[in-house]
Amino acid sequence: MSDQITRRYGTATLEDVAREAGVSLATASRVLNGSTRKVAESYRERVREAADRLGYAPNVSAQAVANGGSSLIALVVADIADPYFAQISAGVARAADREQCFMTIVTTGRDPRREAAMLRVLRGQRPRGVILASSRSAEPDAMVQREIEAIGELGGTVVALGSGAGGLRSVLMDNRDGGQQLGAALGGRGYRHAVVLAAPTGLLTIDERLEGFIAGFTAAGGRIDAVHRAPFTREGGAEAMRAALEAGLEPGTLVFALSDAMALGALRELRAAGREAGEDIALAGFDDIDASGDVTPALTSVHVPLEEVGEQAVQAVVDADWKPASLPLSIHLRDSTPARPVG
Amino acid sequence: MSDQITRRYGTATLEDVAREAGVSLATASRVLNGSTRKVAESYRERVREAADRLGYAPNVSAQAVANGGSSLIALVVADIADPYFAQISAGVARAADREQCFMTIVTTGRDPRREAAMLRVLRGQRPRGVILASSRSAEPDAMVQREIEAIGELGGTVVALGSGAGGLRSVLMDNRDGGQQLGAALGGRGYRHAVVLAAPTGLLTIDERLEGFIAGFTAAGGRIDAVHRAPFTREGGAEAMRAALEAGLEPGTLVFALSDAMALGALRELRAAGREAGEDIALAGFDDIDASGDVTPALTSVHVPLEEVGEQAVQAVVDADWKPASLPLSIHLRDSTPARPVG
DNA sequence: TTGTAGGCGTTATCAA
DNA sequence: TTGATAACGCCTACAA
Repeated sequence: MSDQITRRYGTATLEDVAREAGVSLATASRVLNGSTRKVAESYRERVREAADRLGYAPNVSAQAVANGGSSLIALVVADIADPYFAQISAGVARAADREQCFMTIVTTGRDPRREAAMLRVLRGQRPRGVILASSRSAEPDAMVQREIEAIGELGGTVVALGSGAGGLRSVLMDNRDGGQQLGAALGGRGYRHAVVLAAPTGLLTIDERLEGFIAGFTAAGGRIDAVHRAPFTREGGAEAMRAALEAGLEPGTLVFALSDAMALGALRELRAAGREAGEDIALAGFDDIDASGDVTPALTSVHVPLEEVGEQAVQAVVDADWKPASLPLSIHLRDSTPARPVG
Repeated sequence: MSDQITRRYGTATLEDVAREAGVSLATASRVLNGSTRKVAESYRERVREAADRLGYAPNVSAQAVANGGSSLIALVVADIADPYFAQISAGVARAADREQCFMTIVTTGRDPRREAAMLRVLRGQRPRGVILASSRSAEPDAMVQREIEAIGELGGTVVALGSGAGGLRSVLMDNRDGGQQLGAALGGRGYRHAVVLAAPTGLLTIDERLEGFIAGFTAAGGRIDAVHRAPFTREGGAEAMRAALEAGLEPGTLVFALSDAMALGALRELRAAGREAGEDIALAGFDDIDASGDVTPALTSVHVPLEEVGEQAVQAVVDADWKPASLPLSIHLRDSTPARPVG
């Protein structure tokens, strides 16, 4: 009753609550935040009451330092505005919420140096887990690797999305199989020539998708005329398509972009060149982001359950006995790849 | 030299660094994190060296409790997967990064109860700022209001996006003007009848856009045949379009959706009904999200500089002497609203 | 079951 | 300039 500073609603500290309820700090802590309950019901009541009369909200930073770790789940993406990452984020957000965890998002802009820097900053938060959604490369950056280990050392669980990288937990999507299914299906629709719009080699996701597609398409009797590399973005797709057009694109050719983002860029470029997807040229993508169903012609794509990927990633962080699962992909054939007479 | 526990890389604490460098905790703190410098260069050097030899990363939680506040900027959105919010997020992410702040994103799903709950959780983080992107309603929820005040009480700056709400800093976009410009322009293109696809009244953004459009369109000689209300989402757009179709849509009518998300839903629905936007029916949206340029026909829309909105919001949080600015909107006329002979 | 007290990693005050 | 040391808000043995 010494410094009875009447703090305004919402600024109360645990000590204030304890005083208001007439119990000790420890007791208040136990009923409000502690796990195993062993407090008399009458006290519980009073503390709870005092707490919401004062609008108490625990200071999570303080909790974090006391506990030696926060319940923060960090999501690392290349670019939030990219629908691919946005949809994954939505899944992570939902699951994190369900698990009573906070979520923070950091962006790398696909730059390993920046990724390492961001990871280091994240490490300062002592996160419960880190989800690496920005794609892994076959030979990871040394600094990044170092940070990943350090985070693990501090008790954080690091999860990689998409492709299995050494050591970490991962939520796999079977990129190779998806590519293969698509290649087979489009071979079956009568396509015999394909041009691939790909990102620079070295990214696991890219390599897997490409391999799978080549396997499926050639097995179905098709052949790959060319692979054009450009950044793994919408602009990259446009760029690669430009290169393809310059190199010459025979009617009836299938253009396969390794992501829908690239495919959308390609679609626009194609149109700008006065040609129409689904007519003389066919176009297919990968990811099946929401927008792919909106364009005209609707885009054929390999469906990746992005939100589920995000949710699984959170499970991978949270579940003690996580077993790596591989999410099945399926193909969605749409108007951008109409069946054509074999010939 | 007592407990020389050789911690592994990345797990070092400030004390470890100090010991390694042979200086006091205080000194180490000063060179590594403190602002105003008053440490001998030789010491600076040694501390820095020790720090990165040990891979030291400051525990931000500890910093937060010591400082009584974190450098966290929280972004509150309805749904991250929605491109509108995703693009704003990207802007916030970039600016937050520039300002050396962390960013966290929470989602409300457009539910005020949930919004209040999330704000309360956020309050526990003692954030530097909170950006409210999920749209404000004319008469805000009481609990939400309470939380907003509490956050302010704790030193956080709350910023509202889109429409000015009482008391808080805000990044305005001139929705009314945007709507008016569009109405005027389309009136000028010869449209005489319009049906509006709107969200439930009460949301400031909605009301402003609607008012502006009506003013602009009627001034140009058009008239509003009907306003169909449905949720402010893609599905809502489809729903509202369905209602409009059932009510009967005369050829030559302009359908104006109050957001691109709704417009895209409407577009799909329209097509499902066998009618094509840009031919007998015209369609326009609002926001000009990336996807709007991809669909066919490309969607006429009011351009909102979403990323810039996000960046400005961060400035509003950070700048001590922030003056509310209103971002100008512009219209992008595209193929979904071709000029038509007046008649 | 409850309360006391020490500790978590940092910052900041105040002597030295 | 540097270094003890007291906060910061909370958790948790440990003792009562």
